[in-house]
Amino acid sequence: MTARKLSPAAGGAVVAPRPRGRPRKTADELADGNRRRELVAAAGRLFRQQGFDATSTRDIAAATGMRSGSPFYHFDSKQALLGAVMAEGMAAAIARQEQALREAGCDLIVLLKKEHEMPNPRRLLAILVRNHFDVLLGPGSDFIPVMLYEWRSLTDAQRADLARLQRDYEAPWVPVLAALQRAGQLRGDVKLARLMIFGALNWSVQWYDPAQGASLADLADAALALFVAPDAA
Amino acid sequence: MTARKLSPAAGGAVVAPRPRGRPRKTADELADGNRRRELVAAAGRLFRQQGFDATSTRDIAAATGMRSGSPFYHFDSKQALLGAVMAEGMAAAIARQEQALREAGCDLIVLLKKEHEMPNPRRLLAILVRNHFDVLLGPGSDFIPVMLYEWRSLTDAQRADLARLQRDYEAPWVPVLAALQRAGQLRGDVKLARLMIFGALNWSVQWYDPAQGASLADLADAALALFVAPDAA
DNA sequence: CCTACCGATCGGTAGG
DNA sequence: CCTACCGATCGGTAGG
Repeated sequence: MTARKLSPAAGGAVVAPRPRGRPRKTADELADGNRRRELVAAAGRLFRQQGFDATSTRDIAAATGMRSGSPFYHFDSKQALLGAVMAEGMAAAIARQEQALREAGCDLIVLLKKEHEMPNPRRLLAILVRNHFDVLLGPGSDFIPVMLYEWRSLTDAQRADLARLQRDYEAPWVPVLAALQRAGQLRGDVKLARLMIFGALNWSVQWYDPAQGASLADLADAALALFVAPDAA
Repeated sequence: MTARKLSPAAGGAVVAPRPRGRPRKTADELADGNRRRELVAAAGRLFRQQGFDATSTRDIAAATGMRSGSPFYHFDSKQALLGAVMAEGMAAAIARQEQALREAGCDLIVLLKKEHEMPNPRRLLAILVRNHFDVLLGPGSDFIPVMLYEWRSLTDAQRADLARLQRDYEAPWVPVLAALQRAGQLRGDVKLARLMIFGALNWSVQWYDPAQGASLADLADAALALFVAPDAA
């Protein structure tokens, strides 16, 4: 609730006409939102580099040009900042993945319903894998390593929220992998296969170095070749 | 140097005959060695559960029945304790892997030399994978998750030492994977395949729950089925 | 969002 | 290996 929404009490104060449509944010609110986003970005970077416990709220404040107490104006606690880094990262990753599937002419809901008549599951997996490497290793992507390293620093409630987001992210992978298994292009238990494929991809945050030559597309190609038999000719 | 090794100075002290062969440890030295090992084991467990920064040297001392300052009688610093957890874990894993290969009738040195006439590389990979799951998820194995989570907490010198141990551990995998690729049972770039296979296996520390039903042998079977085409009939 | 501050905890040490 | 301790740092808060 902003003060603007309160009815003016008795007295002759001039009342501005209520704006129509989406209410515009004041300059202050805009600045606040930006500051908050700056804090989340700086925290993500520092949590990734140094770890949650080794990063002080003073470090984060300094990286955002604030004084030591000011992050607590935006977040109740250091833990809440950690949760925001992960939750906002996951939300962005889900949106990005849905966009990638849409661009490939594939609606998620259709995907889940028409699982048994999926025309080219290998191509869909290629899209998911390629997009996942972007989420993992692309510019400004700190939140997945932070999730990996700092899961144990979360409260139970935060963990439950994030598990739900993870399930949403993994949802499109399930029917695609099932279709590949029915086509005989993926061997072994589907659930274990999914866990191991995510492991193979996610582990790249430990070793990937763009200066070493391989591109993200190379990684995606290698992963696909390793896991999925080629389409029949 | 123990006091026992000093020549008795002037005076009528009775001199015990110098023992032959490997000098026996005194009860005190034995206890010291045990205490040191207890510290490493407790530190490994706590570092895994809570993280390096979130574990105080007081926690470790208490878990070993010591007072707060006493770990520093055995280790110069908390960092040195972390290094010991990882280095001793890796050394044990290397020894265990060599033993597993020996039991399969396969000498490591022979393996590296006769790479081009390897009779059954899929069986060898099965042994390596099965043993790796034991190292990762078997009882009392805390050091690999600690390596995963706390690599950044090491000094450069410690990192170099551990990288060497990791290379030793991975050495037998290289010729086995190369042989599988020559046999057409492994697709894609060998180096990337090795990295992704280790990722798929290592990631299991994030999700494996023995109470969920799957055994370590099940995991090994699923991994092998996923990565390696079956032997020709 | 800043200033000034608090209580708690931490890694490590001296001396025995 | 214990006792007693130090200086530093930390998350968080009151009041503005």
